[in-house]
Amino acid sequence: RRAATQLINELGAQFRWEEALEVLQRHPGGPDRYMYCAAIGAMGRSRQWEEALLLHEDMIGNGIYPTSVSFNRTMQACAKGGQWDKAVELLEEMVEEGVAADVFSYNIALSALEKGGQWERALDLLHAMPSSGVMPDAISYGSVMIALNKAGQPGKAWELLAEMKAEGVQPSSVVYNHLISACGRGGMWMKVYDAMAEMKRAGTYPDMHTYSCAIQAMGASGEWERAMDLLYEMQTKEIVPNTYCYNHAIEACSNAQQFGVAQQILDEMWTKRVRPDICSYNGVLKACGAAGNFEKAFELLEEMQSVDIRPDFESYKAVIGACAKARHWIKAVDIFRQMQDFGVRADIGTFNALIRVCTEAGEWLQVKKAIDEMDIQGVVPDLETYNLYILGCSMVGRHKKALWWMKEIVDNRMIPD
RNA sequence: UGGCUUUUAUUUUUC
Repeated sequence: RRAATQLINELGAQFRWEEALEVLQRHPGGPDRYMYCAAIGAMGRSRQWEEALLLHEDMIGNGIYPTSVSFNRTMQACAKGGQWDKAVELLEEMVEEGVAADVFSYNIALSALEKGGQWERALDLLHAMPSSGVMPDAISYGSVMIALNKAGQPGKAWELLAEMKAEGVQPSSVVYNHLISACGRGGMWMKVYDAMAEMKRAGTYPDMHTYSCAIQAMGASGEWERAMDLLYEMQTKEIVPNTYCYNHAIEACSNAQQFGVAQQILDEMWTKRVRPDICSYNGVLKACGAAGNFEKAFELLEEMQSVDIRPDFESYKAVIGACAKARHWIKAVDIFRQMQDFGVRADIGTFNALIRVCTEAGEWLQVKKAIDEMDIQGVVPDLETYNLYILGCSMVGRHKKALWWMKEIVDNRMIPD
């Protein structure tokens, strides 16, 4: 049975959950608790939360008592599958079955709630822990801090930091990193510095990940120059920025319409031998798009291909957007074709950009082609698409057709704006 | 006489 347990673990590590199940089910004499736990873990890894739940029930049905580990693994499978409600249910079930929930159990449930965007429930659960005799640790607080960051609750995030200090729990870097992100998201860039200072005072030194979060936070607050300062500051502290740090800086500049600086950062990545990835290029391309600099966009598109970075739909969308901004419908149609030739799937945003530039140019044949192509590819029009159709109708005085599109909007359960 | 079972990051549209 030990060998079988190990085999199941190995299959699980390789995401071969069906084979793991077979090993479990075909074992002579039936599986034991260890085999079940290994199999439940394997299901969790492969995102098979329903199978994990079934296995756990099966185990209990076969007269094997559940333990905290068997429950925790099942909860973790639900958490990974985005089933926070199932994870919480299991936590409650543990109490009913007389199995003591440990700090792992609570942390898995908190993480499930965080992933499900349930920050209020996460806070409640955190506060309910001591009355069950389990004290929250840095991981518990970390998970809730992530939830507060994702929910854009910087005020609550600071409250949580104060709370954990008062409880005598040493805040981890995860806690500070997400506090920093939360401040940036809320436009509170001054608080980013406060959080970093507080971190040093508490003896947790900012590392590369912290700077990555801080650079992103500055970008989110529209402070691209401060983002750049942080990118250089970290290097004076001999912390080498990775691709994420550079990408956050590019993104900060791109959103602030600083195309030139974004381009400089990309160049610097090459000179500093930090390999740019698709996000680095897409970030600069987005800035090109906003500036309507389609010549540069085409250059970048070629450059990325020459370094074996395959442009994706995001890249093409930015280039088509650049053409649209420059009102260059011929280039837009051209690049759209290239995209199709390379087998890159367009999304509704790409179609909208293409339809807009063709509509504004009065290129009705191209508009029709785009509409047909959308239909073929099964891309569903959104409100913006219908608005463009109506705009086109109004340009050529086809009021009846415009009304027909209005009806289409309502029929497709959308609210006309 | 077996179980490291829990938390962190980037690009998503045109007006």
